[in-house]
Amino acid sequence: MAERTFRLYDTLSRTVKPLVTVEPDHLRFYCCGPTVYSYAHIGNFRTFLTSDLIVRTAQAIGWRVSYVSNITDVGHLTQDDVADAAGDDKMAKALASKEGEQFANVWDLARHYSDIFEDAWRQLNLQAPTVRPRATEHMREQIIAVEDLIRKGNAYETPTGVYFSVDSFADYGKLSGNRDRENLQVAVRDVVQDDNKRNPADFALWKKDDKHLMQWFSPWGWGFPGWHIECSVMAQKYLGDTIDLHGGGEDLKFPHHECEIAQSEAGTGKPFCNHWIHVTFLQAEGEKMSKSKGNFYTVPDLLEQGYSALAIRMALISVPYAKPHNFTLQTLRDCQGHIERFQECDRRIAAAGSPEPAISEGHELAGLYEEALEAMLNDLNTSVALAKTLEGVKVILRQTTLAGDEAAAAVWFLDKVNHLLGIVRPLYVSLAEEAASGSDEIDGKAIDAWIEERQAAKKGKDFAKADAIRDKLIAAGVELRDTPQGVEWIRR
RNA sequence: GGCGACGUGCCCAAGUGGUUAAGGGAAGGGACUGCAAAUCCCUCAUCCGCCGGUUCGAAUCCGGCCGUCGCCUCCA
Repeated sequence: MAERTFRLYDTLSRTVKPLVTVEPDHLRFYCCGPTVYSYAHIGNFRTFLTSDLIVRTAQAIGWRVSYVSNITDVGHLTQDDVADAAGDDKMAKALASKEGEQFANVWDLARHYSDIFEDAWRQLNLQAPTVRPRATEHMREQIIAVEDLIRKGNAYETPTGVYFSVDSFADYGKLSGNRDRENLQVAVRDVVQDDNKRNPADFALWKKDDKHLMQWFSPWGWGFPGWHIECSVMAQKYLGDTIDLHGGGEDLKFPHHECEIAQSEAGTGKPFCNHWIHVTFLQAEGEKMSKSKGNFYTVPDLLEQGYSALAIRMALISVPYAKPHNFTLQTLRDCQGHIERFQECDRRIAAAGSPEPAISEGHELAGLYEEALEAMLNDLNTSVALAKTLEGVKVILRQTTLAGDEAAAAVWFLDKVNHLLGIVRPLYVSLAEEAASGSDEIDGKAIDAWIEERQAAKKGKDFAKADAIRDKLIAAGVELRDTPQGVEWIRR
């Protein structure tokens, strides 16, 4: 494969630049995952979908990808926003809420939401990360990292915990642009509880608290780690001192990623990460989504309303990650229609005997795939990639009877596009599953009987009866198609 | 207050200096059908929020204005 350039916007340099890996053709990528104290909404998944597309695009040009995405199952605090840690614990708060009554303890709660999260992850056809580490399973590494920072003079202990000294790290603020230390201090001062901090902007690496619901023993007594240290530690453990790409939601730019850079670079003396990507927040029906507002769609909710997971996926990636994207049910319905056209392609492929994928050079579909890939390599232009995909579908469906080389080319195209965008594949699975699990509804034999009866009615010009049968079948989720070859039916 | 994004047809949306302004949805017309559904074909922005400027040439660059939104403050 010819050497390809993968261009991506980089938050650090504020430009779109080629993604260059330390090790040729091997991308080491860390994406910050969720804190599992509640249900994830589709906005969360815009971020993970973007990461997934990065992984797929890299794979499409022949790169190997080491992809790490964590789960934060430690409570942390609701006011980590100002880099320091103070205030109520998210997990504790969730446990104390009405929804939390069903859980035995915070560990149980974290496991519950984490399981639901991973289910949705799979349903949206997101590739499994190479490693999905959990903060609570890396306590020892975090403690060692904090000790190391104290030894190097970047951190110090006070009666309330251990803090990172932002003044000991000259580059603090280089990612977010928060160079204005004064302004930062004003913000931090509002919630800081420890006057022993050297600089109000110093953030917590370890909090001492022997009353906390999740606590561990450390050189500083019972307590729990600061929010930022887990990602520094897990990224280093699984990907090395210097990683190629680090991503997350736009809100993580500051303080989270800023703090990660400070901790990691102070600890190793090497650049932490060469390329940063941040995903713009999703809006829904013209309004901002948020956990606290409660105006969010979740994957299980939308599935229950009858939308397919692939349609949800497609709707969420239909606008490039860096642009504001207003998710609406209208968009979702449009995508549902597109997914059904993929299914139509699949039926015709099946009718053509499901040939092995093959395509001749210069074939129209080969050109369209190339254009879709090119769009993805250009800062993940999903709008264009999707447009090329739909054009390909049109090319396939334009042929009244799909057969031979054309059928093989159609298989090739759908396979390629599916690897790249992940919006086609589960189709084949789900169709098979549907056929297998359809027994609880009206069975094939009964359908055939109805069709026969309808054909007889049509023959006798009793169209009222024929239509009544058709309506009945539609109500049962069976769609009839009168073709020159006879009557076919599919489940909807 | 600091930082940033966006404003393209009825709707979503690509395009960031130069032939006919991608693609999809909706809508209208047609083929097919007993009628439908599915599928296919055709039509659908001389114009890109407004006003100036730069240029041989701008939706694309610059300035101003108006409007919408986001981050910095639970958030991916």
